[in-house]
Amino acid sequence: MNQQQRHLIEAKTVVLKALAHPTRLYIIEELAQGEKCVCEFVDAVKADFSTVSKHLLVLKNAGLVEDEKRGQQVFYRLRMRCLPDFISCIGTAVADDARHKVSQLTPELSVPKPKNKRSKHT
Amino acid sequence: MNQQQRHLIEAKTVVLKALAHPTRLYIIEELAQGEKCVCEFVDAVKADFSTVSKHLLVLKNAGLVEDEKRGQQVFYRLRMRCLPDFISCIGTAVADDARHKVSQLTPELSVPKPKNKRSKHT
DNA sequence: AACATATTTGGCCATATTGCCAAATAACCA
DNA sequence: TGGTTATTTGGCAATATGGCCAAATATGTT
Repeated sequence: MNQQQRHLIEAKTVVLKALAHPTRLYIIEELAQGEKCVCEFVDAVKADFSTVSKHLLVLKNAGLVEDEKRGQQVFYRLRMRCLPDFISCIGTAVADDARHKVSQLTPELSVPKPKNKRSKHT
Repeated sequence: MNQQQRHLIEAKTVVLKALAHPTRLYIIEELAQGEKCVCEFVDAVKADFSTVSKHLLVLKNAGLVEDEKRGQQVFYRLRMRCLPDFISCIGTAVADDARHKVSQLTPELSVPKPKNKRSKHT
């Protein structure tokens, strides 16, 4: 690994770190459906205004969202459009994993594998 | 956000946290090209054997890789195949961001935008 | 059995991340 | 101007993460 490779890896890591928190991931998923203002998140995640604001700053610094002030409100929207697809892929994967774990423990309770659709991972 | 939504979000977060470290991201990118044994990573990342081993454990617990012992070596391989695409999308995005930042500071040094290709994000 | 190699585990300390509170800004309204 | 709402910032304590060392395991070799 040379200097440049390391630098690129670290830049990507900034993005991934930004995603790697439940509240921030929730925010990103919400923003996938369109812009929202800060107060909407405060209600949804039941955290302090300052906490949400700091999470949004992390997302902004990582280049995942951009903000725009309109009146007294600040609206955020997604900048990196490949995120929703990826997140849904992860979602599929973890759901599959959960099913496999359940079926190992209690085979009779497991949900049968869908037949004509296949998940996007593996 | 209800209980189930929260649970799913947290499961996804485990995956993202696992990716969000330079050494682990490097490992995942290497594994995208095929299985490798632990010692190969130790050489490449210049960290203690125990450190690498722990990083691999994080990846395994998150369901991103699986391992197989053959002889005295343990080989790891990727389990979640949507990862490489996503990581390369992030790579494109951070590269674009870097170019934009440079062009804001020193326009004459900036790389011109490619004309017929467009990056996968935005 | 004794030894070498490959890897994992336990422990410990340094550093980074979170979340809350209080205070500071900013825009709008009376 | 003074007050209200929306948001950000600074500071701090609690918790989580990362990395190294030493010790434990596991496999293969002599």
